Amino acid sequence: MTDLLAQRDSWQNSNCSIARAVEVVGNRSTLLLLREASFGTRRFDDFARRVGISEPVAAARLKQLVADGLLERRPYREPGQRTRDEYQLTRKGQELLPALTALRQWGDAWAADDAGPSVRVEHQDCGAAVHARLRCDAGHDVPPAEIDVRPGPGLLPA
Amino acid sequence: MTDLLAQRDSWQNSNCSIARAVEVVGNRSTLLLLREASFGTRRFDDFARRVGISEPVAAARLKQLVADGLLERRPYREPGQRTRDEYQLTRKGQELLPALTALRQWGDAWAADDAGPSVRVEHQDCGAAVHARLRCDAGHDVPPAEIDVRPGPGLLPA
DNA sequence: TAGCTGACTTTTGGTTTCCTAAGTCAGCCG
DNA sequence: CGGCTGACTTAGGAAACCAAAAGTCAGCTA
Repeated sequence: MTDLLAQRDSWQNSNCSIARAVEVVGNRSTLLLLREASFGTRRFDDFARRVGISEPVAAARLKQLVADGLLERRPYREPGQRTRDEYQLTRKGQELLPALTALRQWGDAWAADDAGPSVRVEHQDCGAAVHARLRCDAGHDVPPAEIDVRPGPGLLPA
Repeated sequence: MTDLLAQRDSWQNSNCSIARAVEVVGNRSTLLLLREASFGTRRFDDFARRVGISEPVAAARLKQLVADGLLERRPYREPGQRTRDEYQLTRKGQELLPALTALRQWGDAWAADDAGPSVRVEHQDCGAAVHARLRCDAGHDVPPAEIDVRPGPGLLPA
């Protein structure tokens, strides 16, 4: 671990996946927009209203999310309505759901209000509640206290 | 789902666990400081240098993290050195590790550079790689596409 | 006791972020 | 064709955030 600590100064943030993820989703409105997208929100003004941000901010963030490939913009039309654009999660965006779920879980546990969780996440197939968990390749559930950080291939000198 | 969508306007962000979690950790430097804490960084200037933020910002964020109960500040002393303060993850802070792990995993998958992941997270007991996963109470692994969001107790009218 | 070091705080000034309010534009509806 | 609505964009200003440089303070160490 000391080795790792000593080397870590060299990469700092440039070669850190967390830093790169945070670069994309590391602000309030982006995470909340992704939450909305995962709940099925599709329309521009629903995003803005439900997230509680102004239209200019919603427009800018959504545009950025599309540019980053987390959302896809596609035309759709409801009967009797004109064509509109909807925003839908791409696979890249969907794969942030574990992170989002872990955050919600933490919020439920540590920052909940009296009313209890406002949403329940279920497995479509069986209806059971879904949780974010850490698990190792040997199949163990791993409590946060039992994880160990080691240098990876990107850190070791070539 | 339509029911849920209709009701969702009423709670917006006030009663959302994700929003509350984001309130605490929803910015770049806070997440990165927690990453450092999980790597074992303890001292003030190591935090600042490794995260790549200035000292005033580090001081403010660390203070906020202590106030929010994610970090604990405690005196410690290395042999031959004077007493110093270290910052250590509390249980509340530790339980954010699944979220942090999920973010890293996403970054590794979608925003990695050529060198590969810079850290490897292992299960202390067995050395196997640790991943963040979604799982339901029935024991199934749940891919992001198979989750279903329903209103929870905090959303339903009393 | 004078110096040094770690851990801050203060000050200054620039950049980013956000909101409000108002304007634009396209297409269905009457 | 004229109004309306959804989806934005523009303009203007307040607030938050940030880095750099300098100052403070406490307690070893010489």
